[in-house]
Amino acid sequence: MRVDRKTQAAHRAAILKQAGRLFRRDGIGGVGVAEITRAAGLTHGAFYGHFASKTALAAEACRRSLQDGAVLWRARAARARAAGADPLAAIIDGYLTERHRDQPEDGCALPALGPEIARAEPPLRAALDAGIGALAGVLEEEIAAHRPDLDPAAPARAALAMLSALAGGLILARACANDPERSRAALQAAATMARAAADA
Amino acid sequence: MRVDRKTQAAHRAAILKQAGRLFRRDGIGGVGVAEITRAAGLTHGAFYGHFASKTALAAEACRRSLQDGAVLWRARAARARAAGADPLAAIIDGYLTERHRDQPEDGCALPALGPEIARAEPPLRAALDAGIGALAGVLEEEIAAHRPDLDPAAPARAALAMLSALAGGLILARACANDPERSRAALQAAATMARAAADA
DNA sequence: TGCTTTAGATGATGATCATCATGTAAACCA
DNA sequence: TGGTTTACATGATGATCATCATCTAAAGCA
Repeated sequence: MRVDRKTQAAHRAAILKQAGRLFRRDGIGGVGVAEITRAAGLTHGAFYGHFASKTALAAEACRRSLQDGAVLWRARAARARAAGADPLAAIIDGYLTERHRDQPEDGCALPALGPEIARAEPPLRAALDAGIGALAGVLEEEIAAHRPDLDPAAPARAALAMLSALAGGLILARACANDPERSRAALQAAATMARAAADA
Repeated sequence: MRVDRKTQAAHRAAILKQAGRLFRRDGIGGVGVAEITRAAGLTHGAFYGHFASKTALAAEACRRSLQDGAVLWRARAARARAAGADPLAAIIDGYLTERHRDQPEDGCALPALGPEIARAEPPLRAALDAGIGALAGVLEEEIAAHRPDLDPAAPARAALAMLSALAGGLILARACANDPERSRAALQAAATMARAAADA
C-alpha cells in the first residue's frame, strides 16, 4: 500500500488542509484524528507517519491558517489600492461579513480558536502568537501608509485595536447568530469602530 | 448519607460556582463532571441529583456568569457616577486589565467561552445569547445617559461595538500573553478604542 | 527483475468521560 | 421514635479518543 512521493506529499497536505477546516469549525478538542484523516481520504493509521501528535498538527494548521489570512489581507489591500479604494476598509469589510461569520471553517483562526489555544500547550500558543504578529503586521503597515503623519508607535497600537475589533466583532456576531438582527448589527458596529481605529 | 435541605442547596450552589470557574478557566470540554464535583467537595455520584446533564449545568453556569458580569458593570458604573467619574470608562478600565486577562476563572464568560458555546447545542447558545443581551443592555443604558443627543438607535449600535472591543481585546491579550509588552499594548489599545466607541 | 523499504490499512490498547445502578446512612415525617 | 425517603458515595458501563503494533502491497533501488 505504499504510495509515491508526490502522493505522500499530497496526503500530508490534505491532512493539514482538512485539519485547518475542521479545527476552525468544531474546535481542536471537537475533532478526532480519525475524522481528520477520513476527510483527507485516508484512515487514522496514516496519521502518525505525517505528524508527531495531534497537537503538532494543530500548531502547524493554526500557523498556516493565520499566515494564509495575512496573505489574503495583503492581496485585498493591494486590490483596493489598485482600484483607488481604501485598503484598510477593504480588509475590514472583507472580514466582518455574514459569510465569514457563517463559515468559520474557511475563516480566520483567531476568533475560531483563540480562546482554546490560549489555554493550550506552549507550542500551540507559539503558533497563535506568530500568526497574530503576521496579521497585526499587515494592519500596521497599512495604517502607517495611510497616516504618515502619526507618531511612529501609533500604527502598532492602532493595529492591535483593529485586530481586537475584528476578532471581537466576529465572535460577538457568532455568539448571537440566533438573533440575526443583532448579529448583523454587531458586524456593522464593529466595522465602523475598526475604521475609526485607523484614524486614532 | 442524606443531608438537610440547606446543605443540599449549598451543594448545588457549590457545584454551580465551581463549574463556572472551571469552565471559564479550562473550557467546557476541558473539565469533567468528576473534577467539578470534587472542587465542590462532593463526588461525581452527587451530580445527577442536581443537574440533568453536563450541558444543562454549563447553560446555567454560563447564564449566571454573564448575569453576574452585568450586575458588576452596573455597580462599577454607579460607583463611578457617585464619585463624579465617567461610568463607561469605569466599566472599560475594569474589564481590560492584566488581572482579568490572567484570571479567566473569575472573569467574563464571553471571551472565555464565546467561540466554544457558539458551536454548542441550542440551550447553551440561548444562555450565551441572553447574557450578551444583559451586558449590551448595561452598556446601552450608560451610553444613552452619557450622550442624550444621539439618534435613538445609536446607543444600541455603540454598545455592540464596545462589547466587541472588550471581548476582542481580552482575547487578543490572552492569545499573546507570551509577549507581555504586546499583550499589555492590546489591552490599552482596545480600551482606547472602546472609549471612542461611546462617542460615535 | 528481484530485494528492501515503507505508506497506509486494520486492529489493539489504555485513558478519559458522561451517565447509570446500587448501597447506605442520615433527614424527614407521622 | 420508627419507618420511609433520599442525597450522596462507590462502582459499573459504554462510548470516544490518541496513540501504538502489525500487516501488506506497492515504490524505489540495485
